[in-house]
Amino acid sequence: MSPTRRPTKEDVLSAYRRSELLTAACHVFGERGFERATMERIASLAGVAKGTIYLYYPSKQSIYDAALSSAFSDLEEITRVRLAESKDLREAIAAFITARTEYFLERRDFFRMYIGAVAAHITERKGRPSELRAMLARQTHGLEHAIGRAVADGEIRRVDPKATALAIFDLTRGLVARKLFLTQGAFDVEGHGKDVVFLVDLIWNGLERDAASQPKRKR
Amino acid sequence: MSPTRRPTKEDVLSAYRRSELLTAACHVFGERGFERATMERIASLAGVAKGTIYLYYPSKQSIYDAALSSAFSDLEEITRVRLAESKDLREAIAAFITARTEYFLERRDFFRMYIGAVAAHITERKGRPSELRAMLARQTHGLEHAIGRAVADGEIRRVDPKATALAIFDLTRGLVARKLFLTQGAFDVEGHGKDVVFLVDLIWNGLERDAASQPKRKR
Amino acid sequence: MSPTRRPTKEDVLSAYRRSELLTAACHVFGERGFERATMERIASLAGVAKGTIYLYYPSKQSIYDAALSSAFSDLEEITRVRLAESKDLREAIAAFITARTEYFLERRDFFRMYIGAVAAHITERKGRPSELRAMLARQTHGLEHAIGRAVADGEIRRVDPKATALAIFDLTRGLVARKLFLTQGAFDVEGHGKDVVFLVDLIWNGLERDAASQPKRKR
Amino acid sequence: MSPTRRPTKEDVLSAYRRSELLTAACHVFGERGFERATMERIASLAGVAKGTIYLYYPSKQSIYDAALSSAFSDLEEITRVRLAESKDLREAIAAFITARTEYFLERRDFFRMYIGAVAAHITERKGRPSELRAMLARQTHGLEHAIGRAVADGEIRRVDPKATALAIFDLTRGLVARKLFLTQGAFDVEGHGKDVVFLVDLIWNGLERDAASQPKRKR
DNA sequence: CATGAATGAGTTTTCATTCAT
DNA sequence: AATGAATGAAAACTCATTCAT
Repeated sequence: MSPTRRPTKEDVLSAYRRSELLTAACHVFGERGFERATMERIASLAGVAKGTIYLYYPSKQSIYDAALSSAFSDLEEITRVRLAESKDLREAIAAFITARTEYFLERRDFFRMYIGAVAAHITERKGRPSELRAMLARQTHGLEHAIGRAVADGEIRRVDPKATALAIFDLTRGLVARKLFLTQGAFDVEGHGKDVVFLVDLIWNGLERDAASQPKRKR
Repeated sequence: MSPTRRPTKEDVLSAYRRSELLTAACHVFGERGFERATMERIASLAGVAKGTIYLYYPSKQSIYDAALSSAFSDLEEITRVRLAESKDLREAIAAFITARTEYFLERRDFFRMYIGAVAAHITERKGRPSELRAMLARQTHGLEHAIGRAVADGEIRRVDPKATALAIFDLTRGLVARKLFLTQGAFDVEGHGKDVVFLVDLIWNGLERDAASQPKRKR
Repeated sequence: MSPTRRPTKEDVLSAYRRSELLTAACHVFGERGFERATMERIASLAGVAKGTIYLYYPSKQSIYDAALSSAFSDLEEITRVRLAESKDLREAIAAFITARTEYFLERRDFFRMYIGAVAAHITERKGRPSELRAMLARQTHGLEHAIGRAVADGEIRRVDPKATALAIFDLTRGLVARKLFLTQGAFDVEGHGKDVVFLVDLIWNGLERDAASQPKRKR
Repeated sequence: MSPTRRPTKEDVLSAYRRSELLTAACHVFGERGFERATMERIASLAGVAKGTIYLYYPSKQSIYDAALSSAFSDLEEITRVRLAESKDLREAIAAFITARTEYFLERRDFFRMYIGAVAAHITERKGRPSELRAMLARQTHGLEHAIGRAVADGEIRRVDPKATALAIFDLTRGLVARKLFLTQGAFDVEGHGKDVVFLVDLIWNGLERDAASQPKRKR
C-alpha cells in the first residue's frame, strides 16, 4: 500500500463535508466573530445537524482555527504565485497588493475573521503559543525575499527588507479594511484601481535609489 | 455657552465614578475583548458593586462605547497638539507616528480595545451606523490637512492628501500592533526608534518632489 | 472584630439557602444518582432559579460533595453520641446498629446517595483522592475504639477491633439496604426490631470470650 | 427437550459476538458506571462497530442488564458448586466467602457493575420490577439452605437461616468492597486470607450452640 | 445612591440511537 | 449482517440585567 492510496468514496465525502463546514464556519465567524458565532448556525449553513460538526472538528475553537488556517494557506499560495510571476520589484509590490486585495474582496468573510483573530490574539495572552503569528509571518516571506534581492541588485536603495515588507503588508491591510469598512454597497472598481496605483507609487518612490546617484527611471 | 451651573458635590462624585469606571472598563475590555469581559470584573476593578455600573451606563455596550470614545478623544487631542507643534510636513509625519505610537504603548489596553472594536465593527453589520467610523475619520483629519498644505506649498509632490494620511495611519497602526504583538517581554526602545525613523524615511522619500526638478535635501 | 461576629441578616439568609439547596440536592441525587440528577431539578425543588445554585456552589460536583459530606457529618455525630451513652459493648453495638439504621430510614435520600457515592468511587479512579474514604473511615472510629477497650478489659475475646467494627458496619449497611430495597410500601417496625436483635445476638455471640474459660453472662 | 436444532454457523458467530459484547460491556460499565459508559467504547473493545451492538441488544440498558445477569449466573453457579463440596456448615460458610471473594477479585469489573447496579436500583424506582432483586435473592439460596439444615441437625443454634445467610452475604460484600476500594496497588493475599478466617471465626462463634449445653470445639 | 442576590436565556458539547449503504 | 455517519435531545454553566433592600 502506498501512503497515498486512491481516495475512497468515504474520503471524498469526508473532504467535501470538511470543506462545506469550513466555508460555513468562515462565513459565520466572519459575520459574528468567534464568541458570537454559534455552532448551531454553522451547522445550519452547512446543511447538517449540530452534532455532525463534532464528527469533523472536536471543538468550536478547532473549526475556527481550521477555517483560518485553510484560508491563510490559500492566500499565501496565491501571493507566492503572483510574486513569482513578477519581473521586477515594482511589479512584485503591485502584485502583492493586488493579489491580496482581490483575494480579500472576494472573501470578505475571511478578512473579517482575520481581523478578528488578530484582535483576539492581541487581546488574549492565553491562546496557543501563536499559530497565528507563524501564519502571519509566512505572509510576508516572499515579498521580503524579493525586496532583499532588489537591494542586493542595487535595484532600490538599502532598506531593511523585513521592515519594508511589513510596511507594504500594513498598507495593504489598511486598504482592504477601508474598502470593506467604508464601502456601503457596491464596490468601486475604478477607485480601487487608483488606490492600488497610489500605494505602489508611494512605496516605489520611497524605495528608489537616491536621485543624486542615479536618475529615476520612468516606470 | 450653556448654563453651566457650579458643579455640586454629586456632580464631582459622579464624574469621578464615571472616570474610574471607564478606566476599569478599558482595562478589562482590552484584556478580554468585549464578549469575554464581565461587568463583574469591571465593577470589581473600579471598586464598586456590579449594579452600580448601571447607574452610570445603561448597558455593557454603552460603557464599552464610552470607554472607547473617551480614549479616542484623548488620542485625537494629543495628535492634534503634536501636529500643531511641527514646523514642516516631515516633522508632522514624525510627530504623528511618534505621538500615536507612544500613546498606544502607554495604554495598551486601549490599543487592544481599538483593534477589537474595528474587528467587531467590520464583523457585524448591526452596530449603530458607525460612531466608530466617525472617530476613526477624525484621527487623520489633522494629518490630512497638513499634507494638503504641503502639496499646495509645493513642499511635496502632488498626492491625494487623504489617501496619504490614511497610509501613514495604517503604517503607524501596523507598527504598534507588531510592538505589542511580537514583543514578548520588555519593550525595545532602541529598535523602536529605528522603526519610526524607517517609516518616516520611507514615507518622506515616497512623497518628495521629483528628484529631477529639485534635488533631495539631506534631512 | 472577633472572628465569630454576630451573624448578619445576609449570613442567615445565606445559611438558609445553602441548607435548602443541600436538602433539595440530597433528594434529587438520592432519587436519580449523580449523573441523572439535573441542576434544573435541584433548583426547582429548592424554589430558586438554576443560576442561583451557582452562587452557592461552583459546580454540580461541589453541591453533591457538600450534600454528602453534610449528611455524613450528621450521621457521625449521632453515632458518636449514641455510643457515648452505652454502658457496655453489647449496648454499644446495639446502639451503633440502631442509630444508623434509624438515621438512614429517616433519610432515605441520603442512604441512596451514600450507596451511589461508594459505587461511583469504586467505579472511577479519577475522583479526588478520596474525601469519601476519609468520611467512611470516620464512621467506624468510635465503634472500633469501644471494641478495643472491651478487648483490653477482657469483656470479649481477643479480636481485631478494626476488622470487627467494619464487620458490624457492613452488617448494618446490608440491613438498611434490604429495608429500603425490599420493603415495597410500609416499613415493618416489628420485623425491623427483630432484625436488629438478631444481628446484635449474632455478633455478640461471635465475640464472647471462650465459654470454657468463663461462663456466658446473661445480658 | 426443546427442538434444539444443530447450531448453524450463524448461531455460533452470533453466540461468539454476544459473548464478546458482554465481556466488553462488563469492562466498560465496571470502569465507568452506566451513565458514563459509551456504546462507542463497548463496541471498540469488542472489535465491532457501534451499530452492530444494536443487532444483538436493543438498547444500552439491555446490554447492561445482560452483562450483569450473565455474570450473576456465573457467580451463582460457582457458589452452588463450592457449597455442594462442603462437608459441614463451617466449611460451607468458608466456601461461600472464599468463592465469592475470589470471583470478585478476579472480575473486578463485575463487582463494580454489581455495586453500581444496586445503587442504581435503590436510586431509581423506575427500573423494571426488579430482575436484580431476583438475581440477588438467588445468590443466598444455597447458603440459606445449608444453614437451615445445620439448624435442623442441631449443628448450630436456632437461628433464622435467611437472616443468617444475608448477614454472611453482607459481610462478604463488605470485605470485597474494602479490598478493591482500599487496596491501592498490589493485592495482599496474606492479609486477605486472614480476613476471611476472621469472618468465618466471627460467624461461626456467633452461630455455635450454646456453650452450656455443649462445649465449644477448638477449630 | 449603592448594593449584590437572583434570574433565566443562551451556548457548547456529548452520545444513544437510527438508517442508508 | 455490519457499518459508521448523522442526528438532535439534553444538561452544565455563564453572565448581563433587574430590583428589593
